[in-house]
Amino acid sequence: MEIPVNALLLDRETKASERPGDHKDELRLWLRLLTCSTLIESEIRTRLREEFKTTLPRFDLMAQLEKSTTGMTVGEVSQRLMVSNGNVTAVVAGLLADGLVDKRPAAQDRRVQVLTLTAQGRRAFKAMAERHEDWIAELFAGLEPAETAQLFHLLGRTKASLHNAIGRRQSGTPDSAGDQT
Amino acid sequence: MEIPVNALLLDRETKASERPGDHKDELRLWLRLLTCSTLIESEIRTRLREEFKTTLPRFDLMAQLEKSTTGMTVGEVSQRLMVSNGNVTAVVAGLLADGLVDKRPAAQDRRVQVLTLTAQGRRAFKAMAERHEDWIAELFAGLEPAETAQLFHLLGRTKASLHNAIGRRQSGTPDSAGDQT
DNA sequence: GAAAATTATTTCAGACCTAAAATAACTCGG
DNA sequence: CCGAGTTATTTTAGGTCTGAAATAATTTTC
Repeated sequence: MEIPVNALLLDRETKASERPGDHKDELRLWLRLLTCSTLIESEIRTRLREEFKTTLPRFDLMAQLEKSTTGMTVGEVSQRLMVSNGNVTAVVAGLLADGLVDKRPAAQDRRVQVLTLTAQGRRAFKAMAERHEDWIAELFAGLEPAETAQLFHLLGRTKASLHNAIGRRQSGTPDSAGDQT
Repeated sequence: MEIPVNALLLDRETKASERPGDHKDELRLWLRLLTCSTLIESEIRTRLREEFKTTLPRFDLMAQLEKSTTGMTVGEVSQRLMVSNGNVTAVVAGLLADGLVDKRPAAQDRRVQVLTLTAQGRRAFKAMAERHEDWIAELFAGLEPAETAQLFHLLGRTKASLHNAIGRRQSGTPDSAGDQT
C-alpha cells in the first residue's frame, strides 16, 4: 500500500497547473458527480410522480423495508438512507396514512418503533421497483458493461476516500459484496 | 462509433446473471453514485454551517453569480443549478436580506431580474470558495490522479448517456472544456 | 434500587424544493 | 395599435430535510 514520496511528487508535477493550492480538478470532478446524481434523481422523481403518484423519499423508504423480512427501526432506516430521524418520522407518517407501512413498538424495548411494509405496501412497491430498475438501466444504457464496471469500482474507491476523510464514525457499515449502497 | 451487434451480445453474455430483465448492476451503480454524492453534500453542508453559518444552496447560488461579471437572470441561475425558478426566488430573498446579492430589473426587458453579487457578497464568497476547494480536495484525497482523471472521464460518459436517455431538451449547454458542470 | 447517563424517537422552527397557477411584460401578426 | 401567444418571475400549497430541543424508555453506576 506504501507509495514512494517521489512517485507522488512526480504525479503532482505532471498535473496541468502548478499553483500551490490548486484543486480545480477535484472541484470539477465533484461538480460533474453532482450533475449526474441530480439528473438521475430528478428524472426518477418525475417518473415516480407521473406513473405512480408517489415521491422518491417514499419509494426509498419502502425499498429499505422491502429488503428486511423482520422489519426495521426508525434509526436503522435513518442510517441507511442517510437522513435525519425526524425526516423518517415524517415520511413514515405519510406512508402510514396511505396504509403502506405498519409501525409498532418493539416488545423488548418500547423506545424502538419497528416499521414493516403492509401487504398492500409490498404489492405497491413490487410494481414500482420493476419499473424503477428499468428506468435506471435506460439512463445508463449509453455505457458499455466494461465502463459501468470501471465506474462502479472507482466510486467504491471514492466512497472509501470519503469515509476516510470524514471519519469512520459509523464504521459498522463496510462495503460488503451484497451491499447496494 | 459503430459497434457490431455480435460484440454487444457477447458482452451481454459475459455478465454474471442471465435473467432476461436483470439490471441489478446498473441499480447498484446508481446507489453507489448516490451514496458518494450524499456523503460529499452533507459534509460540505455541515462545514459551511459550522465555519460560515451559511447553507449549500446559498453558496451554490453565489458561486454562479461570481463566475459572471455582468450578472445573471433568475432563469439562467435556475437552469445552471438545475432547480426551479421559484426556488431561486426564495434563496435570493435570503441573500438579499443579508446584503450579499443585488437584484434589479433589466433595462431592456423589465420582466427579467438581473442578479449580481454585492461587494460584500464577493468578499464573503471568496473566503468560502477557498475553503470549499480545500474541503473537496480533502474528500477526494484517497484517489490517485490517474483515478480522478478516469472517474471524471466516465462521469462525462455517464452525463452523455443521461442526456441521451432523458432527451436533449436543454441542449444549449454542451460539456465544454471550461464547463464545471 | 434510584440517580445519572445513554439511547430512540418525536417535535419544532426554519430552510429548501417542486409543480402548478398567477402575474407581469414582451413580441408579433394582422 | 391591439389582442393572442409567449416568456420571466413570483406566489402558493405541500412535501422534504435539517439540527436542536424535548420526551420517553432503557441501562449503568454507585
